[in-house]
Amino acid sequence: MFDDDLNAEQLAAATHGQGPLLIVAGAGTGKTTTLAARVAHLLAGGVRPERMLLLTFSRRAAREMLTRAGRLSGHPEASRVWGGTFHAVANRLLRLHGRALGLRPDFTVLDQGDAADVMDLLREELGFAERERRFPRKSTLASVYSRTVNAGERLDAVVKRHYPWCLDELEGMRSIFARYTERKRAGNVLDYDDLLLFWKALVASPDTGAPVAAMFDHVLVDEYQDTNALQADILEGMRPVGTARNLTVVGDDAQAIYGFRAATVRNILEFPERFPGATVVKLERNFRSTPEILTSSNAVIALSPQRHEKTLWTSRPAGGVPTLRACLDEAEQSDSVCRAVLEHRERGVPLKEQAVLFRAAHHSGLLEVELMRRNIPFVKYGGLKFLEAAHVKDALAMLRVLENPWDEVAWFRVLQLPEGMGPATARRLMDDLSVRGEAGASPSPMVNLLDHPFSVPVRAADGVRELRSALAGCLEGDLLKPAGQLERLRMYLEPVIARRYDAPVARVADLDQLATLAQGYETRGRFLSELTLDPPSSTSELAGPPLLDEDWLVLSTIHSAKGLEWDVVHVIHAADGMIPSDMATGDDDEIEEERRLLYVAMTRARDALHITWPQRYYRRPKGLEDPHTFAQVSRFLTDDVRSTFEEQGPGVVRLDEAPAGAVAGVADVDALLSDLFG
DNA sequence: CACGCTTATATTTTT
DNA sequence: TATAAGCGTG
Repeated sequence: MFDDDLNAEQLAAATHGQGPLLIVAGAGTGKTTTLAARVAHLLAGGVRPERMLLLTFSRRAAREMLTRAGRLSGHPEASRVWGGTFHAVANRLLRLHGRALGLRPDFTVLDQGDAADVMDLLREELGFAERERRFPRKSTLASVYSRTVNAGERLDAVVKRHYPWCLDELEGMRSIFARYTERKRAGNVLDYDDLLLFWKALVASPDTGAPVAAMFDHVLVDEYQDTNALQADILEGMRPVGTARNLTVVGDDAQAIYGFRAATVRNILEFPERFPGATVVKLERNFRSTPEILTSSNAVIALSPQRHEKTLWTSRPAGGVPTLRACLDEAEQSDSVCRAVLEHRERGVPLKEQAVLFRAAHHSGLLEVELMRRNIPFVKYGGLKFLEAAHVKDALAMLRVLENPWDEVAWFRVLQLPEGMGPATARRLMDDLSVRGEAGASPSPMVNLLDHPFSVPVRAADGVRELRSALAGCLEGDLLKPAGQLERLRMYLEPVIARRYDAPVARVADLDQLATLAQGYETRGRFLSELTLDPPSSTSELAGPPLLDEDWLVLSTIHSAKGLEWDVVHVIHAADGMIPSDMATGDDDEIEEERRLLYVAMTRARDALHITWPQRYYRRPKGLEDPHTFAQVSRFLTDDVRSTFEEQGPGVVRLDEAPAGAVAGVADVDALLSDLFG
């Protein structure tokens, strides 16, 4: 059936029988194929799809794998396999079985931004906002909290190691975090970390543990190197009981890049000890890249002091040598990438088979401008801010109070929408509506708002009335579906947006996008949780079908490129301070993770790899500071590594190739001189 | 107390 | 660059 397409190791992994299985799969060794084949094998062997659990890093990965497994096995119901991220599966399980833990099944989910907003409320209430000393900002509080939970370490240890500048405020943080938990419980909301914590509690509980684990005959986990301690505990609890310990994990310690989420390679390294009797299969044959690309990639990872017990090899025929290009500055880098992209397209590689990868979402800014100028279509993955835009949050907050009337942050936002309503009045009104009452108590704050009299300042009265009728409109019978509700909310929000924000037309258009997104959903609750657990990851996912028949270049953060591959890969900003990021050079572990990041980026390439770095960065002048700084090539590209590249640079640019306007004007020469002597 | 304006500041990666 | 805090006005 599928045996023909697999090599011996892949076949061994795919057809493994009972017991724990660790597949150590190097980059490009056919990991997805193998995992899909294993699912297909199990399906063909009679395992019922709904008794299999496939945990992946993104919904997209799960979908892709299950489609392939369905095709391979010919099983008509392969899509009934439980597939998705840890968080999405937790959400599903907890709505089914959470009651046993004291959870109401209609909880709403806070994303990290919402969590930060709750912390901000608490910071205000507890008086940390007065600026006698600098207190950590809300997003820092949310990161510290999350990292502590996911690592399963004590707060003081986490702060000391990863947030040393916050050590003075440890006590304040502790008190905020304690209240934070109370608030979440009272408001019937769970954050991302709660989803995992309660899943763990579910499997640890004597009442629910065994039945939940017994739901599945096989559990399979992709990208295991990027799971954390909490997730490993969950898997231990989910391990199907009895003699059959059918847990399969796939991963590559050389590609571990989620340390900031408390992921630990110890999970993969210690798998055999934690799950005794484990079979280990190594996949070392690379099917993806040319030998030249592999040589360069291996050279990068070989310098890692940590042990990666694989050596990738390929039998692909020789191709081009990867290029490393020193550019004068960011402008020349953008220009150089555009040229290379177009050249490859001329030679028959469509834009879609090319990607530009970078460390941080904003690194592509200048390139995006240049691509637009040249009419080169592109989509960008990672760092998408759609759900973070204020007006989108406004609409979602309205849906959230409808769904869960005890959701405090959502109310706080909604009640400030009418003109004349600010934070103080909103808080007072929330008290009047008893938003902080116990979730499930009647009458609910929504009923209080809609049916009972309350007082607001005169100048806000009209606005609040309109808000009230918009919310009431959404609760009326005919509009029960989320898309219809959003349509009603749009009518209310249009003037609100026009009053509060600039570019109102574009913002209202975003609400239409949101409504389009909502069209596939029957219930508001489902729509909201899917949106927070699987947010649109690219501009194209939002733009929808019109783009689909076109060709476009892919722009992506390296993190979002995990598991993907292209014919041609361009890695930009390979300068020290970018890769590794200046933010991540605190300790050796962080630096090593940055090295793996570069490795991941390079190993995405099938046929051609181009790395560029600008020698000079222009910075916003702060006061009288020098407006530009000189950069070094990434420390990971040592001389030995560089010898595997074909080096290019401004020094070897042929004159007829010199990009017009980007190099060598009198101004550039003078700027250089003033740098030297100024 | 809301709101609009000015000024300081820190800045990664994602479920 | 974008956001948050600070300040003055109505």
